[in-house]
Amino acid sequence: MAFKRMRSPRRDRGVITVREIAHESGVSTATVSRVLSSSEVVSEHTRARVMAVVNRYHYVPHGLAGALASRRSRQIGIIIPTIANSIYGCCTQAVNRVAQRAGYTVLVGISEFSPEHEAEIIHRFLERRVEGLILTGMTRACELYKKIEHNGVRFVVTWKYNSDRARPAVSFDNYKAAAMAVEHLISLGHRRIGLICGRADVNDRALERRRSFEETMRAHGIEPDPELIFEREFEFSEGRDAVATMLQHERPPTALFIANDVQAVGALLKCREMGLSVPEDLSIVGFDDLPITQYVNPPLTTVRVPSGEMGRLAAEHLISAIQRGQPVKSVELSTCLVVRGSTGPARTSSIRRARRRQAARG
Amino acid sequence: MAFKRMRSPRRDRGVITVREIAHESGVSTATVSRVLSSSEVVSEHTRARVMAVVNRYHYVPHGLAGALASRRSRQIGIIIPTIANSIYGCCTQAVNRVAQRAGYTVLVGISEFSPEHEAEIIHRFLERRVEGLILTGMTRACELYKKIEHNGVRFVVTWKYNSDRARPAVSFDNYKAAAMAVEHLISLGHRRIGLICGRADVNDRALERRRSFEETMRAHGIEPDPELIFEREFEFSEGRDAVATMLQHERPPTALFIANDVQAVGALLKCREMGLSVPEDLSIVGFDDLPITQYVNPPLTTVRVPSGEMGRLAAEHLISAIQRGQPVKSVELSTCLVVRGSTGPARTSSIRRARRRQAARG
DNA sequence: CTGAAAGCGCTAACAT
DNA sequence: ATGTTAGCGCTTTCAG
Repeated sequence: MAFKRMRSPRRDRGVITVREIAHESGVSTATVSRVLSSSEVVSEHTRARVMAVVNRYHYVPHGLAGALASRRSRQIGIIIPTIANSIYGCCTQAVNRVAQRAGYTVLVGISEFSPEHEAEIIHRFLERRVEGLILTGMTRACELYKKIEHNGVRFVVTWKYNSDRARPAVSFDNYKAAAMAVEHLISLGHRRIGLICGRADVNDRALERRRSFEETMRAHGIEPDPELIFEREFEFSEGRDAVATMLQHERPPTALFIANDVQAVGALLKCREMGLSVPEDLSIVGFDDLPITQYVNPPLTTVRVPSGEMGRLAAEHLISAIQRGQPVKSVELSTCLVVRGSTGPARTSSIRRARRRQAARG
Repeated sequence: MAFKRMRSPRRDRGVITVREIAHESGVSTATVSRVLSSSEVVSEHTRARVMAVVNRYHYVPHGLAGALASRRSRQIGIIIPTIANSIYGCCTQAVNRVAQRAGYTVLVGISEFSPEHEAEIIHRFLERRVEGLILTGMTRACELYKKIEHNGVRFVVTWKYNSDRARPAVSFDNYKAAAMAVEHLISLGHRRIGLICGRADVNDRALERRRSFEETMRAHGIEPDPELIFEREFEFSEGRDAVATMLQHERPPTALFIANDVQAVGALLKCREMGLSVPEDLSIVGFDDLPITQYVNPPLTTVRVPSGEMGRLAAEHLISAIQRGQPVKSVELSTCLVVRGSTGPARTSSIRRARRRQAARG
C-alpha cells in the first residue's frame, strides 16, 4: 500500500450527504443547508432545483451532524418514574405534542423510582446534549442539579411545587391538594381516617401528601393513627391488600384518603367485593382523577390534577426559556376536589356494624 | 479587523471537551476517548489520571459528536399510537429497559393513529439517525418502508403478525387471538354476538380482530350482523356508549366480543350500572388483559397478550440484529384466553328478559 | 443571493 | 500502550 489513508469520499453505506446534493444541483453545500433550514433567503429558482434533487435521492439530512455544527440538538428529555400510573403517560404525551410542534424531539426516561437509575438517565441525556430537562419531583442529590446546570442545561420540575424553593417548577401543590381531600372527609364528620399512599422514601409527592394528611388532621384536633397509614407500591393489588389489612384493625377507620387513584380504585373494588357499602360503611377519597374513577361503582370522589396541562405548560415554558435564553418561569397550577359517590357522612363504627352484618349473613 | 476569523479554541459556553481533558491530563485525545469507551487497553496509571481530570471537570462527553465520528448513534426509536391504552406503555417500558442495558437511548413517538403524523415522526427519527425502529402494526405506505430501508435502518413490527409477510415482526397473531375469544362465546352456546372494536381504518390490529370475528362466526355457521358491529375510539366512555346503544337493538346480542379491554371495562361497568347481570344477561369477553380486568365485578374474561415480553423481545432482536449486522428475526408470540367471570352459557333472549324485569321494577 | 472554508467534538485508522 | 491526524456531515461566518 503506497498511499497513506484510503478514504474515498463516498465509500459509505450509500447514504447521501449534503455534498452529493450540492454537487448534483450545482450549488454549494451552504446553499443546500439554507434551502433545508428554509429560513434563509434563497432564490425560488435555486430552491426548486435543490429540492428536486433532495426528493429524487430521498435525502434525509444528518441531524446529529447538524446539531454538532449548530450546537443545538433540538432535543429535550423527560424523566418519569413509571408508566404504570397513566397520569405520567398523559403528561408525557402532552410534552411530546408541544415539543414536536416546536421542532424538538423528546427523550423519555423511566426511573422506576430509583435515584441511581435516574442519575444514569440524566447522564445519558446530558451526553445526548438535550437542551432541557423535565423532571418529576424535586428530591435528588444536589450534585445532580449541579451537574445539570454545569452542562448549561435548563430544567423544570413537575408534580411538585413549593413556593419557597428556588428550582423552576410547573406544577400544583401536593400539600394543598391533599389537604382539600382530608378536609372534605373531616367536614363530613369523619374522625378516624386512614391513609394509603405511595412510598414516601422514594417519592416526594407521596411524602408531601402524607405530611399534609397528618398536619391537616392535627390542625383539626385529630391525632392521626400510625397504624392506619400504609405506604405501598403503585398497583391495583397493593390498594386492595392494604385496605383489606387496614379494615381488620380493631378500631377500623370510617374513611380513607388514598393518595393515588390506582390504589384507590383497587381499594374501592375490594371493598365492594368484601360486601361493604361505600360510602355508608366506608368513605374513600382518591387522588389523580383517572378516567376510570367516574365509572366505578360508586364513582370515586377524588382530587383532579392537571396532568396534561402540566406537561403542556412545562414543555412550553422550558422550550421558550431555551429559545429566549432566559430562566424557566415557574407556575403553580390549581387542583380541585371532584366530589362523587364514594364519600358520605360519618356514621359511628360503621365497619364494625358491617362486620356484624356479614357475620350474621355468613 | 485584520485577521480572517476570530475563533478562540475555548470561547464556548464553558463546556469542556476532550481536548481540554487530554491537555489537563497530559495525554492525547485518543487516549481520553479510549479511557471513556472503557473498551481499549489503557494502562491503569493513565486511566486513573484521566478519570481524575474527567471527574474534576464533571466532564460529560458530547454523544452527538461521538455518534457522528463513529457513525453509530446508539439510539433506537419506537412509535406507538397512543398512551391512553396502557398496553403500549407497558411495551415501551420493556423496550426502554433492554435498550438502556445495551447502551441505547430510545426515542418515543406517539402517532395518535395518524399516518401523516407517523410519517413525520419516522422522518425525524431518521434525521436523528436512529439505528433501528420499533413500529406498531404493519399497515403503512410502501414508500415509507422504502425510505426506512433506503436509510439503512432496521425495523421490527409489533402488535401484528402475519406469517405470510416479509416484514420482520415480533408479535402475536391478532386473528388467532380474536378467534379464541369468539369461539369461547360460541362454545357457550351464543349465536347472537356483537363486536365492539377500535377503528379498523386506522388500526390494522382492530381490522384483523374484526375480520377474525366475522370469519370465525361464519365458520360456525353464524352470519355476523353488521348492526352489532361498532368501531369506536379507545376510551372507557366509548365502550360505555357503544354497549348502551347496542343493547337497544330490537334483537340484542347475548354476548359481546370487545376487542380491547379499555372499551370492555367501560362496557362492563355500564352494564352493571344499567342493572344487567353479567354473564347471566350478557356475556362479555375482552382483549388485552389489563391489570384492572381481574378486579372488576365480575372479573373480565379476556385474551392475554404479552405486551411486556413483546417489547422486550422486539428490542432484543432489533438491537442484536443491529450489532451483528443481520436482518431482524421474526417471532410469533402466543396468547391465551383467560376465562373469568364475565362469560357464561347462553340463555335465550336474556336481554329482553332483563329489560322486562327492569320495566316491571321501574 | 451564493460560495469558500473553518470548524463543531469526537473516533478510528495508522504509526510508533 | 499511546500519539497523530483525518475526517464524520453539517452550519456558519465572511467575502463577494
